[in-house]
This record gives sequence, structure tokens and C-alpha cells, in this order.
Amino acid sequence: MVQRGRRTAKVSGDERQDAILVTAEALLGERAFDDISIEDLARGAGISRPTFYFYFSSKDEVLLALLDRVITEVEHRVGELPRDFETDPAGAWTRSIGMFVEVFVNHRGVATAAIAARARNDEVRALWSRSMQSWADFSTDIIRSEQARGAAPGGIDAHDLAVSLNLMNERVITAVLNQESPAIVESRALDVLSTIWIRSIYGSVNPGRP
Amino acid sequence: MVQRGRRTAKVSGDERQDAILVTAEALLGERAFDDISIEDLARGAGISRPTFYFYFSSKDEVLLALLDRVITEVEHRVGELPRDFETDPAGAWTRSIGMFVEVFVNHRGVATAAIAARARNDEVRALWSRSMQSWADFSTDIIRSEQARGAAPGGIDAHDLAVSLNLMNERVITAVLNQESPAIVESRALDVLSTIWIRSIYGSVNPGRP
DNA sequence: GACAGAGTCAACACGGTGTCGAGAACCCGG
DNA sequence: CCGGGTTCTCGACACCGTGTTGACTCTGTC
Repeated sequence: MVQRGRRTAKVSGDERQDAILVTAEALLGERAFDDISIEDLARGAGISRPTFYFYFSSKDEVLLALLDRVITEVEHRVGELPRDFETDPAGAWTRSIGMFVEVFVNHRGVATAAIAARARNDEVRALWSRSMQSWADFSTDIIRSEQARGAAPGGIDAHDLAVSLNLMNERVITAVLNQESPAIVESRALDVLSTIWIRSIYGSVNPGRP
Repeated sequence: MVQRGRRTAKVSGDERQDAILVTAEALLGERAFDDISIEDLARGAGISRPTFYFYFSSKDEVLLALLDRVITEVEHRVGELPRDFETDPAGAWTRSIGMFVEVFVNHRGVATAAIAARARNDEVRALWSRSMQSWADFSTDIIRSEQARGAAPGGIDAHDLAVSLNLMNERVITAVLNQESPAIVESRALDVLSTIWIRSIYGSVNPGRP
């Protein structure tokens, strides 16, 4: 809201804070979070290490900020997803899962770093949880209504099923991104995941056409 | 093979090495791997920190040794699993998955530490991979033969399916053990996982009785 | 032109890892 | 029982990354 006169010899605080985030995301593209030191981030942003602490209280705080952007994007996109499950269940699920895969791929470095940091940092864990939860709730609602209208069989709690399938997605996608073995080929991932979702939700191979 | 005459004033090297492992597994039961220092392990085994390095070259090496025992147990138990899939597919899968769950639960600390360390340590990653792979191969073989005898539908690659389901198990079980949220209730975990496996392998709710 | 606040960094303290080299304890053949 | 190799032990040190402190410099304001 302020400034803009180009006579600010020193770059402003906001720009520096941003430079740190940009540096972090860039470095995460080439190596693991643990292999990036605060010194690296400071140098990348053109400041000294102590100055880094003026902007963030720790390296994890930087990751948290990065993750927060991603989470916001996911939540936004979950909200505007079409809910055409009654007419084309298979396609609708595939599009939903595809969105999830897309976000992971677009923010590969942040996603994998966050997943690793989750084990050690409470705030990262809480933030990630929140996102997983919102996605799981979204899936639970739909599964529940599919069961209610008789399109999907009962015999399993909708929430348990939704949580398990979402955790599967998280794990399978990170395995693909990290090129682990065993993993599956990236190009087939979306297809494989959708198939598992559909079969286990509908208890049949072709919901709608039995 | 040697000794046993109780006149060995100093405890032997093997006993010390073992004391370190015992200490490590005990400490892993109460706090995270990162929160255990080499000093802690040494003190627990009654030696000084530098002496620790005589037995293990790093903390990760200790985890690796611990993990190796667990892996060996899994491989052994995979081998002696009954393969009565033709007569009782649902029960056979449930028993197999149950074994997996059991090992995770019995070695909770080691399993979760190993999963976290995997991101950073090549040897841990390789060892874990090997185990997942053997379990995935086992599942792939069975799925493939179920597809061949017409009990399970095609439309999905047996290996892709096996890998995804195994990764799901890994993730769901760790979520349960770590009491993450979202997660599912421990008592229902085996039931939920089996249901997903069966529905996605057989494309039906009750394989054998359509 | 002096005051406030934002921003900057050299220097320090600390905690954990890993190494080195000097020795103690133990074990064996002579 | 004794001398020499092997096994084992640890004090002291070097190193690296984190986080803190306190003094200093801007820059904009009344």
C-alpha cells in the first residue's frame, strides 16, 4: 500500500522476506530441506545469517510459510471442484484426485519437505493435518451421499474409507515424486489411484453400469 | 560361542554392542529418533561417547541394525504365510495384512524412526525398499494369479495395484501408530484395510459369492 | 537535527557430531 | 610369568549449524 517512489536505496523488508521465500523454494527444487542451511537462505536473499532471524525465527518457519501458500491453494480449489458425482462418478473422482496430484507436482519440493518436517515440527504437522482433514471431509461427504442414494454399498464407514484413500494418495504420490522403489510410473498414477478409489467406494468396476 | 566362565571382569564387546541396541530400542519407545543423542545411547550402554564410535559409525547405523532385525522377521513371516486364496480370498488377505500390521505395532518405534530416516539416509531407504518390494512382489503374484483364474477382473496392472495398496498400508498404519489426525481408530484398521484390498482387487464386495 | 523504528551484522554461546592419539585391559604363545 | 599384539576405552579437540546479544546505520518524521 505504501512506497513505490523508486528512491529507496535499500530494498524494503517485505522484499527481503520474499527473497528468502523465493530462495527457499528454489533451493528445495534442487536439494533436501535438511541440506539447506540458514546461511544458504540468507546468502540467497543477500543478507547475513543474523539478519535472517529478523524475518523468520527459524528455518521451519520458512517452510511453514511456504506450506501455507500451498494449503491455501488446495482449499480454494477443493471449494470450486464440480460435484457431478451422480451423473459421472468415475470421471468426477478422477478429476478430484487429479487436482490433488497436480498441486503435489507443482509444489514438489515444499510438499516433500513438509511431509518430512511433519514428524518433528508441531506447526507443520498441524497445518498439514488441517489440509488432509478438509480433503478427507470432502471425500467423506460424497461417499456418504453415494451410499445414501444406493449407488455405493455400505459395509465400511465412509470416514474410515475416505481417510485411508487420502492417505494412500499422499503416500503413492510422494513415492512417485521421490522416484522411490517400489513406486508406480508417474503417467499411470492418476489412473491407478482413481481405479482403486472407485472400486473400493462402489464395490464394483463400473459404477452406474453394472 | 566362547566364554561363559564368569571371570571376565569387563563385559565383552558383543555385550556392549547389544546394550547400545537395547538402549536405542527402549529410548525409541519414549521419544523420537532425533531427540536421542549419541551421548544418550552411550550413557545407556554404560560407555563414553567416543567409545560408541567403536561399535557403530553413526546413530543411523544403529537404526539400520535395528531395522535389519525387523526386516528379517517380516521376510521370514511372509515366507510361511498360508496361501489359501482360492478357497477363502477375503480371509487370506486379511491374515496377510494382519501380519504386516502386527510387525509394525510390535516395533512401533523402529518402524516410525526408519520411515522418517528414509528421507535422509540412503542405506535405510535401500533396506526399507527391499522389504516393501518383497511384500509387493508377494501381493503382485497373488493378484496376478487371481486375475488369471478369473476370480479378479483385469483393467489394472497387478503390480501397480499391489504397490499402491502396500503403500496405503504403510501410511495408514503409521498414521494410526502416531495418532495423527486424520487417522482411523486402531481397532478398525485391519478391517478397513482388508475391505479396500478386497474391493479393489476383486472389483466386488464379496469375492466368491457374487 | 534529533528521535523512533526498522534493518543490519560481528561476535559470541551452545550443543551435537565425529576424530585422534594415548593408554588400559585382555589374550596368547613362548 | 612375561612380552607383544589385539581389543577396547576415553579425554581433548576440531567442526558445523543454530540462535542471541548489543551496538551501529540508515530513513523517514515532526
